[in-house]
Amino acid sequence: MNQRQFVAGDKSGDGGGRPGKNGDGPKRHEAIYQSISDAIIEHRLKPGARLREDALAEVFGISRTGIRKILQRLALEQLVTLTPRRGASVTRPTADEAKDVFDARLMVECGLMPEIARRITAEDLVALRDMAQRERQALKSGEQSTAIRLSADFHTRLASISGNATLADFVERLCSRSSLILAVYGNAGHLGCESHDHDDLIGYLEAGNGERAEAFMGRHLKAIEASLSIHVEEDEAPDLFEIFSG
Amino acid sequence: MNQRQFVAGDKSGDGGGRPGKNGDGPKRHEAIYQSISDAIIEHRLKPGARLREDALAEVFGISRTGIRKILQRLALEQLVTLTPRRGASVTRPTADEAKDVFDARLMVECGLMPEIARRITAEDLVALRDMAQRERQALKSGEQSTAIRLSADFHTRLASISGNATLADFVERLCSRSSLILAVYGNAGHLGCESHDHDDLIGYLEAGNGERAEAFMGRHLKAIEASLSIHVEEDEAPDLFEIFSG
DNA sequence: ATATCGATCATTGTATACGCTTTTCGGCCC
DNA sequence: GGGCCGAAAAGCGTATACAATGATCGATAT
Repeated sequence: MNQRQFVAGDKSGDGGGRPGKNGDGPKRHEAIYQSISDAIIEHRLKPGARLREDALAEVFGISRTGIRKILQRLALEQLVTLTPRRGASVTRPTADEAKDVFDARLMVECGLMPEIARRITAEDLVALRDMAQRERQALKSGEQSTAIRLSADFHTRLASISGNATLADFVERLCSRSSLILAVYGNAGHLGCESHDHDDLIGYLEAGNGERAEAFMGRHLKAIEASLSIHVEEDEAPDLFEIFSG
Repeated sequence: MNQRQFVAGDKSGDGGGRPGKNGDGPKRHEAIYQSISDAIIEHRLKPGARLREDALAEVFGISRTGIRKILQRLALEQLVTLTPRRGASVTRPTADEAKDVFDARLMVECGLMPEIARRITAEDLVALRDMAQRERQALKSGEQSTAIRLSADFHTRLASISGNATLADFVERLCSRSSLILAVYGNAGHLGCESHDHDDLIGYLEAGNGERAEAFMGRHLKAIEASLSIHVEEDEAPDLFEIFSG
């Protein structure tokens, strides 16, 4: 699927962006937000990539005002970094941030498991299995972007079963950031979740065994974190003295 | 009802808002954000209060553009609610949201306790004791706003000791929202944390007893939640049939 | 030839202008 | 007298214009 999901035809329909043409504003903005967010999560926009307001405005056929709003939202979710007077760029997570994110996931996603095991329905199980299967398939056929997206969606969907919207939202953000972390510190070929892991987890949940699911999720997340190659590359302000004093 | 806590003298300094006068922009925006955020957390702006962009723009001496940016940030933190075409108002949390927020606090704040007990320093203890004492004093002298603010600050500061910026940030948001919840469901006179609770908690942490601190925090939060009077007032779309069919 | 300084250019920050929607108030009809 | 409809006003959504700042490239001097 090509990623031209933003409808470029819509802007030409009004004869050149007549101002004041209101109406489907909120929906369009949400769609643009999703487009950019997806592109980042799927690594089609890589960490460090600059996001110029003019360019985005032209691409999506709205003015810079709307783009800025979307960029600010993405910045609050820490998917993009807003540098004063320099503009927006895709966030390049530090090693510390990566550790924080995975520690947070460990605490929250594991803590949620018992409640999820209690509340999970047959419908949920069907949806989760479908996602897990599609993820495995994507992984096998080399569609990395799709696999990454499905993996994040799996964890997010799981959290939403808990019924706690606040925590589910938090997990969703953490998964988005994890995707960025994988882009920077992940080894090619071994990206994130082992596919059968998710299937195993579904099994524990179907059996209503929250404690095993919790323990398994813990190992699962620790395995992902362990698979990262966190070379503490201090790109900015290298210690020249130490480098040249040997 | 006019709150003049903002510095109005600063805006008159440039002779009437000359456009393009740049320079201290970011700092000023942050200050305005803090002003509004504080007013909400301290219950000086009550849930449901409308926040008109024009009025705020005039009050703070910047244009609506900047105000909108700040309002959107507050909306993402769920302190204000943005209704399309209707503008912004202070969020009135639902009973469900209140439950979610306290469940989240229970999980995260308790889960953080062992690590906090491990990392807490003498300096932290001094700061925490100071806050707890000031909170008790404010409570005694009837300064509700100050007490609420200090209570939220206490929990936030505590979380930051864990060293996990992501989770600390999450706790900060949860505390802000808790303040809103107290404004809607709290009983007057018995607001939030019992003051000596915080002192007891500090004691456990100083002793390095993370497990007792965790258990105590659990009771503490449950006590706050239990003190709420959550009458499930379904203001919007009341079920008239049920009401009049008896 | 290279380094530094200056000018132009590219890009963001902020304000303002204008259209559209919603609300409210007044008049009219029932 | 009360309710409904219409018009005016108020307030939000979006685009555009302008200014300031940081970056880049070129010229000049050493």
